[in-house]
Parts: sequence; C-alpha cells; structure tokens
Amino acid sequence: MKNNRLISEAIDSYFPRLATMPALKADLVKISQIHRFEAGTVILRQGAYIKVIPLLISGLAKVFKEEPEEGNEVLLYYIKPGESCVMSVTTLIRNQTSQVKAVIEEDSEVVIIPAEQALAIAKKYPKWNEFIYDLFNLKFEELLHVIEILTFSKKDKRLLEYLRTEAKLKERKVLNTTHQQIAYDLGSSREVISRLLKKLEQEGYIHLRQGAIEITDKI
Amino acid sequence: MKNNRLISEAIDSYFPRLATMPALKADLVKISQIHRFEAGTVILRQGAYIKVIPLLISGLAKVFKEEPEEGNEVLLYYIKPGESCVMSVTTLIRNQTSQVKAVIEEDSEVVIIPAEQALAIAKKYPKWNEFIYDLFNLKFEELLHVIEILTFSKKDKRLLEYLRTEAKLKERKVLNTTHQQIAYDLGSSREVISRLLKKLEQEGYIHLRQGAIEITDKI
DNA sequence: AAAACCGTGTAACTTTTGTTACTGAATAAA
DNA sequence: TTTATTCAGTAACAAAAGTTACACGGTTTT
Repeated sequence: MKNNRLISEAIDSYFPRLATMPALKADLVKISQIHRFEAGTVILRQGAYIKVIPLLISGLAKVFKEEPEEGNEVLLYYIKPGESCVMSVTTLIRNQTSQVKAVIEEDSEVVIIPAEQALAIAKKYPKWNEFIYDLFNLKFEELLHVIEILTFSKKDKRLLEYLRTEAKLKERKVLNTTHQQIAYDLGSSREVISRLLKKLEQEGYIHLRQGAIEITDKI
Repeated sequence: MKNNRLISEAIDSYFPRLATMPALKADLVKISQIHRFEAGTVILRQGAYIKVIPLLISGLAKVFKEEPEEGNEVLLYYIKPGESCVMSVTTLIRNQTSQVKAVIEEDSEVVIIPAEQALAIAKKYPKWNEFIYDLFNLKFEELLHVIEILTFSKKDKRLLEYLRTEAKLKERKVLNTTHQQIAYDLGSSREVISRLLKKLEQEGYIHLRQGAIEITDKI
C-alpha cells in the first residue's frame, strides 16, 4: 500500500534517526511501501535471497536459526518497532542467502524498501549505515547473551527468562501459547518444557492454564 | 614500537582493503604503533573501557564471554591475521565497557591504533567503516554457528569441531594443550572433556598423548 | 632419591535433559 | 451431543553431562 503521509509519519515516530536527515527521509518515503502482515507470516526464509528490507512500525517479529536437515529451530532475537532485520541488510550487501528465518509474531505494520533501492540508499547516506550499524551492534549483544545462557544456565532459567521477555515485549502478563510452541522456540521438546513449567509453577513464578501462562511478580 | 615502513607493509599485506585508499593508509601509519604480544596476554578485559583498536598482523587471538561472578568462560571466536577486534570498535563507538575478553593465543604482531584517533578515522573514512562492517558480519555469522551447535549438537561434536578449528588456525596437526584448557574454552569440566576425548580416540578421530592431541585424517 | 606437582584415567554416582508411551482434560468440529 | 482434535500431565526409562573421589604415571623441585 502506497501512502506517503503514513510512511512519513511512521519514520518520524519510529525511526527518528533516519528522520533527522530530510533528504534521506524523502528518498525512503519515495521508494517504500507500507504493508500489514498477520502473525505467523514468514517474512524471511532461511536460504532465500533478499528482495526487501523491512522496517517494523508496529507488532513484533522473531528471528530463528534453523537446523539444517531436521526441522528444529532456535529463537535468536526479536525485531521490535523501530528496528529492521539486520540480517536482511547484511545478507543483501554480501549477496548471500539468508542464514536465518524471520516470522511475524504479532500483527505488524512494516515499511518495505525494495532491495536494490536499499542498496542505493546505503551508498548515498552514511546516516543509514549508522542506523544499521547500531542495530547490528544491539543484535550482536543479544546473540552474546544467548550464548552465555546456553553455556552457563540450565533450561529452567532459560525458560523463565524467555517467558519474561515474551511478557515484556508483548506487554501482557498472560501469554497465549502452548508448551509445544515454547519447545520450538527454545529448541527443546514439549515434555521437557511441560516438566519445567510445572516446576516453575510450583516455585511460584508462573500460573499454568490451558493454552495460557500467567507470569507472576515473584522475582 | 614506531616503524612506519613496517606498519605500511603490514597494512599492504594483511589489510589490502584499507590500503586501497592512500589517505586512509597514510593516516593509519601516522597514528599507529606496532607491538608484539606473547601468548597469554589479555589484550581486552571484560568490563574495561577501550583504549586501543588492534589490527592483527600475525599470530592468533581468542575472544571469550565470561560468566558474571563464577570464573567460567566460553570461546566465542578467533581473531586471525587481517582481522581486528570488532567488539573493541563497537564498544568504543558506544562508549561502553567491553562485554568480552580477548586473549593472545599465539605470539602476535599487532598494529595498535589509539582509541580517539580510531574514532576520528571512522568519521573521516567510510572505507574504514566498510572494513569493520564486513568483519562484524563475519563474526555475527560465527556467533550464529556457535548458537546452532550449542542448541542442536552434543558436546562430542562440539569438541571435535573445536579441535579441528584449532588445528586449522594453528596450521598443525598436533595441539599442545591440556584437557583442562579445552574445558575452559568450551565452558565444561575437565573430566567430561577427558571422557569425550577418550571416546573420540576410540573412534579414530584423534590420538592422545601427555599434553598433546594429534588430529587424524578420519572424516 | 624423595617429595611435590601436574596431567590424565576412570569408576561411581547425581543431575539434567531427552524419549517413549500412554492418559485424560479442554476445546472445536460434525 | 457425540466425535475429533489439540493440549497438558506424567511415569518410566535412556542418554548426556556434571560431580566426587581417587589412582597413577610423568615431570619438576627440593
């Protein structure tokens, strides 16, 4: 959908860094479109070439690493409003295929920049690169944290942290999800997750209901 | 040690991308020094501020994530000749303290750029940013791989891959290391590593000797 | 040479995680 | 309302990883 006023406002509100440079903003508005995606939409497939660069305005997306062959995957990090998919950008620049999968987690509005134009923008405006650079940095640190917790913590701690992050990002205390879904995100099995959730409930960190998990205030 | 000819040659040989821009190269030569570090030197401490940006000319360095409190750590990736410590660069830009530790693994020659001057270089020359950007990208992918193997593989596979990477980077088939050292790198315990090494030996992948491990050609 | 130390081997046990197999409750569909 | 279907619970077992404890062969130090 082409609505320049909407795109312009979206950049002003969610990408103030890009808005500080009027020429850059004008170019972005000119070449991009705004799209809505429903939860569950795969916006980037592992192994695929990059056709567009997305800027998330509202909603939430998740980025996964898939295991080759087997159908397993791990959640790497989230894409929040005001962020883009850094892997798309760098993969595009290096003309590789994507190493990760990105899935819309909550209905989202996204400013879509066609790949070739995004490359031109990157060449023309250092500000754009600064933006990407910062984002890249942020995600790098998030990966470090995943490695840290995978190496030094047990699954129960990882699980609790996952639940709290989900609750925080979705701004609710009750998560509508299934044990199976959590198992997919964490690269584990449903039975293990059920067992650990039960333990967390007994310890008072959460309350379990059918298809829902409530996070308590216990620290 | 200040030796402009040496620095100039080092940049030509190991950082050809930076050498393509004569002005950038000239500035780098002007502000930097060449240093030798012995194996074991900690060139970047976790939690410390960044004072210099290193460019590795020869030798090898390792980058670790340390567990807060406990003394445990995990190997994240290596810094090879022709590379710099990306975390130094981004940490410097954001004026944060380092999230990682970097240790010289094999006696190394390093071109040292003082932090403030490095910031000036980054502002002045887009080429420098391109270089960092590519490096960042590379390390990002290496982190992805660590997460992948931590999530989907067992320790024996991780161990074998570690041994092979070490052998490749150090260009020898016999690694002079101890089981304890490997345990530190992989964030495990000596006994577990001993057990798994014995298993790998029985399977024909390695030969064990006192203080040394020989990697065989078995695939 | 005796003592101390380091690196390794390994048994026995515990904890954590994964797997198999089956049950029943809750919800949606026919 | 009956029938599927999805989701959750859980026991029992297996495998992987961590822990404790100790033995032993080399070095190195005294």
